[in-house]
Amino acid sequence: MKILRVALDVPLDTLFDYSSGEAGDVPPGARVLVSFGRRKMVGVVAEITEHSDLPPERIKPVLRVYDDAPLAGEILRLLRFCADYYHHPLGEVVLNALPVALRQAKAAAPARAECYRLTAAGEAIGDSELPARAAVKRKLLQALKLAGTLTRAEIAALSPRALPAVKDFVASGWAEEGGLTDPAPAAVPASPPPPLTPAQDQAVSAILSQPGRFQVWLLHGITGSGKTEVYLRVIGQILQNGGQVLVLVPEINLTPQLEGRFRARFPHLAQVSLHSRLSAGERLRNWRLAQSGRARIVLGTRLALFTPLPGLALIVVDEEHDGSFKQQDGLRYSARDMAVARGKQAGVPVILGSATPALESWYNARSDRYRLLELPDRAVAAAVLPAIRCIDTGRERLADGLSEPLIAALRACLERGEQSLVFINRRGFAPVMRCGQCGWISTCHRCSSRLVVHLRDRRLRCHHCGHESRIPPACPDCGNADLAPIGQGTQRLEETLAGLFPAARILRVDRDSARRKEALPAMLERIHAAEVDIVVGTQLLAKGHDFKNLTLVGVVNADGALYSADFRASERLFAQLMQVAGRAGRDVLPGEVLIQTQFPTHPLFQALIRHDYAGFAQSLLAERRQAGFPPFCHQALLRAEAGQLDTALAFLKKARAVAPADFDVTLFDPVPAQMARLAGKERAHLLVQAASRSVLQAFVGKWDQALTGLGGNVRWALDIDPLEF
DNA sequence: ACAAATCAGACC
DNA sequence: GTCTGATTTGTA
Repeated sequence: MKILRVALDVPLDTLFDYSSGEAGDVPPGARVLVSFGRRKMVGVVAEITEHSDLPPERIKPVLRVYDDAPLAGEILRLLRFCADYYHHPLGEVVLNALPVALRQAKAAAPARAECYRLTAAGEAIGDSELPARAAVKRKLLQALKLAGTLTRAEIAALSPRALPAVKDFVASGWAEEGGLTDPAPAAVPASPPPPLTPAQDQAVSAILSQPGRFQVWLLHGITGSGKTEVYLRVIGQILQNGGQVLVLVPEINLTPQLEGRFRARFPHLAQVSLHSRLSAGERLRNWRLAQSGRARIVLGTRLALFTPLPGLALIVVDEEHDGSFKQQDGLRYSARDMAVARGKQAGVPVILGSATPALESWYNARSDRYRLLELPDRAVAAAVLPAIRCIDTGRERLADGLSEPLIAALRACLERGEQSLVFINRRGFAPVMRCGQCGWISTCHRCSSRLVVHLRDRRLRCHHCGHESRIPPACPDCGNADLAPIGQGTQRLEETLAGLFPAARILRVDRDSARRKEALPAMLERIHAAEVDIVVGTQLLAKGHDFKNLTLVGVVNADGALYSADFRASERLFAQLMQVAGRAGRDVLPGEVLIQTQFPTHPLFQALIRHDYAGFAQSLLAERRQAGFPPFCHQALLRAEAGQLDTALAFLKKARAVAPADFDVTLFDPVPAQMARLAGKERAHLLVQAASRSVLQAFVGKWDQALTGLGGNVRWALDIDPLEF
């Protein structure tokens, strides 16, 4: 009898031993149902051994083994690495990697037939052998004869009665069921690839010069330089020899667009996407297609990183600098970093693409751990980089947040019949409500944040915890009725612009409008179709969309991040502004970018005006080196959350006291989090730094052990390579 | 004296 | 995390 060491979704850093019982041979990676305490749980066999340290009477047999496809050793190895690196219980890591449908203690899922084809008996049936009134059956028979195999969806599309009919066919032996079908290849011919620029060509040949080997390529291409075309060429070449490609994007919003481009180029290759907005069924289906090797291109958000891919030949991480690749709760992993780890384990190339690489990645490329590939020019030959200018809001008078030069530029753009985008990173009407008498401002009682004014539905909203209340008729502190919204938000900007340009068609694109009115794709379509003159938008719009007729970008207020306590704030601001600026003049029309700021001489804006990422990155790196911040050190953050701030801080003090000595690490003092209060919980944290990653790992490993059980009523978690403080 | 609240430890 | 049984605390 074998001992199965099973990973379970419990916050305990251990595997649990079960005997294989009557199950016989159980492969590693198999899903099993076990009794755990008084509950039944689904687990995954992580190891198989001969002996257990436990007395035999304590070892229960597994209740059942699901005979669906076990997780391959390759993916188990990655999950183990991930659990070790982030000091997170292996069971949680493993079970979280499974689609929800496979986490549940239900019968193995793929009982459902996915497709149908005629048997020899079915082929022999003539049309006339069916009763004349059985129109649906006749139609179905004909369709099956014609197509050979039909999927459930295709059959359902024939007629609502067609699915029961096909089951009748199966019962009479005329048709047989099949499993998963390959995703239908598109009927359209592949779109011809555009010619490559010399830089693109160089990048493609460099990557293809060593295809079957681990190497991280940092593809630094300015916006509009055609990074996607480089991915497409490399993917096309690599997939010629079979295999699978994993493409990660930071946001769900970016999947449809990329999906479309991939399908157009590779209509003959099966492609699936994986992200959290899929239904449980779709997610399972796509995951299985990936796991079986049938899906050749797997496109998804960070969760797609853990998809088993037997033929993995290349990993692409697009917009690799994007913070969304880091999960901010539970297993706080970076999908980008784990993609590199996965590439290394699998021995395949990894392409990290960005116009503004994360400083960590840039540093790795500079120090030859990664190979740098530059795309310095725009791909459309006639397209030139947009001219970026700052408008000094210390000198210019602002009318409702807009300066005269920006208004003039918008007017000129309108007159030329071109589109403009006004970018502001604050949705809602105004960032805060203020009492003119006593200075009261609307704050969230559950968070240390301000309630944002949403004038349209007369509500105050917390953008952090979702708390909502009505706009009070008078100041809650002094009773004064003179309450005024202070500052600019997308809604207010939209109103101001409508007042200034009554004839212009204005569209607001932010999380509020994208949720309520129409889906984001529909709004993007309207912009593409030139049904919009002025777009008011948040960062939702900043990423990855090409608008051919868009020539002016205005940035209303970018100063918030300039002198922030967060040492990564300026890196993020630069990336964001570069991103937005890149929306202008993607095609033959030249673009112009106007940034309203109080600090026009700030080095960040100066670098931006020169489109000088490399220069800015170098100065940031110098600052970071000076301050001893990442990438010149490695960090771990112990996060604590409790009802009272003092409780959290007291726990962190204790944690500091039990920290193992003899490690070359720096422990800082416990401090309240930047957003100290969130959703009614008080949060604090303790930062640890080390010059060496392995020293930090060893330290945190020991510390983690010392901390178990120390929490009491404090919830705590370790965050390795934290991005947010 | 009993019940509720809190705590520690197992869970294989 | 959930569950258990033991211990402490609260109340009549």
